Amino acid sequence: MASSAPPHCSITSTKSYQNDHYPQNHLQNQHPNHHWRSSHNFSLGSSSPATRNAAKPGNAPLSRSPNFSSLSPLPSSKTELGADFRGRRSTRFVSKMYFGRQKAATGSRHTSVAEEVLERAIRFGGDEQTLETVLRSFETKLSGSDDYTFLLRELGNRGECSKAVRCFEFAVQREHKRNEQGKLASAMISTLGRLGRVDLAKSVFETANTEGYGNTVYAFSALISAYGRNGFCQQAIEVFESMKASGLKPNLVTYNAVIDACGKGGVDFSRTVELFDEMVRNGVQPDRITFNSLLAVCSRGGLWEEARNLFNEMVYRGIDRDIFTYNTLLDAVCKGGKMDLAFEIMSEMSEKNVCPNVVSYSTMIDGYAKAGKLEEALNLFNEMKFVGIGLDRVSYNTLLSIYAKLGRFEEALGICREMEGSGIKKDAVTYNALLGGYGKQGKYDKVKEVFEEMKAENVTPNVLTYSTLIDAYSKGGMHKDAMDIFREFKQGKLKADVVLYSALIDTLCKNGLVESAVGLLDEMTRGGIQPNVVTYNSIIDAFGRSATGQFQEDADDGVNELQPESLMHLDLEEAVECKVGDKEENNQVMRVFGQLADEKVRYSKEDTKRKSQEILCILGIFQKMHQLKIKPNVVTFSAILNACSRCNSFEDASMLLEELRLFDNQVYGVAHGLLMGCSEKIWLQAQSLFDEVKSMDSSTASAFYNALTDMLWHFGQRP
DNA sequence: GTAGGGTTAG
Repeated sequence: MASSAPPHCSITSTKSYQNDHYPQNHLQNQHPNHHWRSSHNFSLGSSSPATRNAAKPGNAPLSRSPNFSSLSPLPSSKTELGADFRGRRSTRFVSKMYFGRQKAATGSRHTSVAEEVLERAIRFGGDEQTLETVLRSFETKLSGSDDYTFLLRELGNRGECSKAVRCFEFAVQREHKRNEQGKLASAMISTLGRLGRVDLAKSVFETANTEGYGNTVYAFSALISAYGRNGFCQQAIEVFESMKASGLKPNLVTYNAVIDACGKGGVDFSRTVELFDEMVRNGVQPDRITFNSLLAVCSRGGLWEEARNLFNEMVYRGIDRDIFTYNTLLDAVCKGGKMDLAFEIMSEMSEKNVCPNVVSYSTMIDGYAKAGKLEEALNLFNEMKFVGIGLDRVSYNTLLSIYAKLGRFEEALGICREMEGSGIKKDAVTYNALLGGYGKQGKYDKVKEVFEEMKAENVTPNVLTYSTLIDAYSKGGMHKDAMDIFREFKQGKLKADVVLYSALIDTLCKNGLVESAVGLLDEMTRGGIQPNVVTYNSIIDAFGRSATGQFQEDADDGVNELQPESLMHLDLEEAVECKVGDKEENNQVMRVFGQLADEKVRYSKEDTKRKSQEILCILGIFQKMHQLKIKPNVVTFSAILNACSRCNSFEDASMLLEELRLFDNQVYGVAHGLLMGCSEKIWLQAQSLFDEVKSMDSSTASAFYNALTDMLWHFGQRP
């Protein structure tokens, strides 16, 4: 049986982690199965020039640039499933408004007058007029753009957006040198970007260009960064292109900003590497931050091999690795589900004098939790406390969500108290975790109570709050409550996202309304919201179950409106725009919920004709996923294998299995091979596949295993 | 110009 230990990783060295801090017995108490160990012969893959350019034969990953072969995964004797197969959850980019970071005082060129003005502006500045007065009274003493740049940045750091803008306007009017005005504009754009005000950043940029001081590499770079950090990756890339078109040469900061935007915007690794290659071609040498941002691209996609190769490339180029490098690498490896390797990397950190911090621990803990190893995750929390690392907002929320998922609400509430004791107020993330936890346990009274508390505490629900609630109530068959929540969502200004749509689609699917679900899928795509693998998995699963529902033809309820066809074109956008009481009868989603609540949906009987149509539907969906470059994962495969088990003919099943081949020859090979009869070779491949599946969380693993054995059993009965 | 958490599929 193949080992789940990563290559190059020592399993013999037993030197304990951070011996000086750690009594051995503590380690044993906390880690019955797991000792931190430093492994001297561990390396993150090979970094010798002779082997770094070795290309992986055969099944190359999708995202790889031929121009950057050093980033290719190393040859592997062991078959590895793609990260996508592993069914890791998608991580959406959420704009974070954390803005409390003070800029280090190094290299600042402002005068002490600027600091005094800042202090006054904050202390007295209740409004812009006061700021104006302060600025005027110090006008002659403030020395040029450096002082004003300092001021507007610092005002920005304190969240004083309008004051920062006023300060910028004041300064730029009094400045006559174009390059100085340009400096002010770049600083303003960057500050607005940090404040999440991309709209203002863009208008400052445009004004600067109209006035003739905005056509600089700095202003472009600042705007790229503003777009990037706020999740507008496409715009960031467009600005980058327009910058080159206008004859400006991007510098290191520009490239770093655009590469970072790619990471935040979910751009393919291969596409991002093209930017990297372009950068190198143009003689701009990448630095630590370039690599850290590239690593972040890998971390989003769980591309742990690519991340490891990037790390080796840094070693090879002599670029220092800092805590960001390690934490981002750790995250990529954790998201790739390689917890053993992540563990080794964490050990190596201490050895290289890069001390794991609260982020390193949170990353590992989240990795363990997502792998279903909740006890390991909790042990790490204890260890973190033991080494004296305090918990912050993120780690408290991570811990809370673990307890909530486990249904250990006493402990979860204990964490809430501890949080508040440390002066951290419960935020939307905290409440969402509680709502999700209670929802999963079917404690709907608690769900209502917590949601009420959330409002009473003035914590604004976000889209995820609504998705969580709609999902919870729908799964509990409480369609009336789900409808109420959806109505409340519509009343707000929030925009539906892929998660909300997926939750609605899944509800429709679970109630047999697959056609309606497909209608909603079309609509979200039209509305510019990309479905993801989860969305498609719901639909494939529904088709695979051959449960096609339709509305009861009940004369009292207006027969024509209740035909399934009328639900083919659900329009959530329209639904979102219409206010409560305002033509609610035209709101299709609301109507579906209403019908579900009144139990007006019944299931049609399974019939052979329908089944073969559904197989075609599954194939169509699969092709659509392929077109959209959405890679199926283990859940998709399980759903398809389940559909195979329901096929009447071996030919139909083969057709579905053939589709698996499009994406993953290994899964296909094993499924097909086992179906055709076991040879020694197939059995070895199957062993390796099962090993890989075994490292996933237990419910995922057993779902896949059951789906496969069901399919084999189903056809094994036939001659 | 850089890192971690909450959600949807099984």
